[in-house]
Amino acid sequence: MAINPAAMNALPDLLTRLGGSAPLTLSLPEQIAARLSERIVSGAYTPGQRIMEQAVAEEFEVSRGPVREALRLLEKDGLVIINARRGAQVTNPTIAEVNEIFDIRSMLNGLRDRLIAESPQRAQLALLLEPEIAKLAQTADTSGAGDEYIDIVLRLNRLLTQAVNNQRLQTILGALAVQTVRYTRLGLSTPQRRQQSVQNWQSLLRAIRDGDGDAAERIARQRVIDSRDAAVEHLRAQAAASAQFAA
Amino acid sequence: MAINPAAMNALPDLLTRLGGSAPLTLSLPEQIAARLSERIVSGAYTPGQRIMEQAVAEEFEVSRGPVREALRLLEKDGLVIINARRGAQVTNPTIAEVNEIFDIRSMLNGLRDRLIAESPQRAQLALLLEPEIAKLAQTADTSGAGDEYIDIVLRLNRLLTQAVNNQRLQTILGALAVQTVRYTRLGLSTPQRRQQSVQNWQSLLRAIRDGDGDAAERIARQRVIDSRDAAVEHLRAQAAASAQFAA
DNA sequence: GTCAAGAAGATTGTTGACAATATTACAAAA
DNA sequence: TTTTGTAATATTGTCAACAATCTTCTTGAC
Repeated sequence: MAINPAAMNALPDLLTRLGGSAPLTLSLPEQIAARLSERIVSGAYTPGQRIMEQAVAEEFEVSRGPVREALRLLEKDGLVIINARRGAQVTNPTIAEVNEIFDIRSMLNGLRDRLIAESPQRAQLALLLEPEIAKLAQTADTSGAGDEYIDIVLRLNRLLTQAVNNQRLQTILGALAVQTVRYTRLGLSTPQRRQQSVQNWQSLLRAIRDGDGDAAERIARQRVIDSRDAAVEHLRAQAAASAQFAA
Repeated sequence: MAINPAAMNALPDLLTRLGGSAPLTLSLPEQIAARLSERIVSGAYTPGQRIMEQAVAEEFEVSRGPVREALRLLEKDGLVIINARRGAQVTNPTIAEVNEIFDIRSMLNGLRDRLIAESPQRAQLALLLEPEIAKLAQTADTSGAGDEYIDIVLRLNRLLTQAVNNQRLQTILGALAVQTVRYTRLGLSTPQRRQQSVQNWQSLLRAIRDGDGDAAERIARQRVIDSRDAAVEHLRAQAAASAQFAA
């Protein structure tokens, strides 16, 4: 067992994805997947980079078998793409693909928040959400990158996803969250955007409290569409800048 | 190469799922997955049944490696569930889980048909759909199980899924289609239900022709919800019958 | 200078054996 | 009769080696 347990809690998403009966001990492939996943989302592995089975196996001092399976797990989360006889490489989504993913997330977040707003536990959950959203309002004005704000948003989303009574939806949303976490940051980078975001969260909270599923779905969908537009805008700007730099 | 090519076209869904650059030759694991998939959806493997790697490997005269990967592929489609150190077994969805899956399908079909209705190719696609839906209207009245009707419905759905300009959505819908094909039959078992279904398809066709994305989404979602309700109703009846039989 | 063909190297796909773990059958005790 | 502990068996997890395929580099011709 060559995997260092210290880095094990790096990707709690992987744990939450397992849902229901989460085993306390991660399998060897899961441990490897968690380590690699961390490197991909942190940018240590750059988009498009190939990941060679043998190299990973040697680094972690295991054979290629578990590494193979770890790469399959990462493919399920959309972090790598595997081509027959050409192995795995870190995904490098085009702007169009980012659009695609956010469109899907928009619909499924809409379903999630509708189900929550129509569930019997909505009042209970609203109580849980309230202080987090209050904290959100406090940190929205902060100038700078807004890392704290983003942390709270991610936590709120995790809360809602874990609360919904639809196991399969939890699984899919968990995977989509892994794929979009790189971009949500872009959509909350200015105080103005964060102000808008806070208002959306407050509206959502009201909808959940009132048991208004239609409103909850509408708000959730709009929220994701907004962050999609912001992310795409940023990506276009980045692409334009790097094109200019290359010239 | 011990796999008999004769049974290869049994599950075209597997091919369509590959999307974009579908290779003409299926890998060994994919061939095994196709064979096993056929047995599961046909009922030859009963829900809950365990699938042992060694047994499958011996039958197809390959080693356990490719069989392992085939089982992972089936897990992606939701046809088997794999537990650590306990192997794979055919999924046996509860009524609640069937509900879950249809809820997700409802949202994503809504997105699909909205995107299609709002796409520039909508007129072109409407022309393609028209004769199929006309055929649908003709076969709706037929008494009996309505196998032909169901075939057309499945074809229509495949057409729409392939037409949408969202690769990731195609992939997810393909997997969901594999999981729900067992149940769509239940929702179209009577001429009355088929009449209702035809009207829905005609409304959808109009919405696509008019470029009315809102209407397309609304109709698509309702269509899936209807078939969900019909399927759940049937499953409850089945469960009640078998419970009585056991007593 | 560019492109094509071929060889050498690198990388994934597959296999069979061994290790670790789970399942089952059976016996003994409450 | 039911439950609990234990041994035997069955099954998955991992490994290292070999085969098949792809990539890259070199060489040569135009």
